[in-house]
Amino acid sequence: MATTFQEQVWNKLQEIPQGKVTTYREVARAIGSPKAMRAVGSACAANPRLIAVPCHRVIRSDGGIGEYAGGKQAKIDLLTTEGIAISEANRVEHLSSYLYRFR
DNA sequence: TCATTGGCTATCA
DNA sequence: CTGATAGCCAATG
Repeated sequence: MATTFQEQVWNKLQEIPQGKVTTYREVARAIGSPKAMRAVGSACAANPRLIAVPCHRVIRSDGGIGEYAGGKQAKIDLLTTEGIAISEANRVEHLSSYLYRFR
């Protein structure tokens, strides 16, 4: 069941342009709850369709990949396909260059 | 309605 | 690096 909070999260994620990424923290801040990054993660995990929302473009604020409903390996593969460089330690390289900031 | 649990996290010791 | 704590939402009893 989709709640308002969930819809806000998904709406924000769909704003992320291809080839860019954002963090759970930024999303949380964008929806008005800077401390709800954990809830954001739960929201993505409960999306109606795995392909309905680009949750693979959301990473942890420390540069880590984090978890993914379809498997973190798939997340890494998707990001790589979109042009994001991932190191062997599951970390995003040059995060500052790829980071998308909400307005 | 309230209490408890758990999660694709963040931050600090 | 590990462990503990914090803060938010959803599901369950």
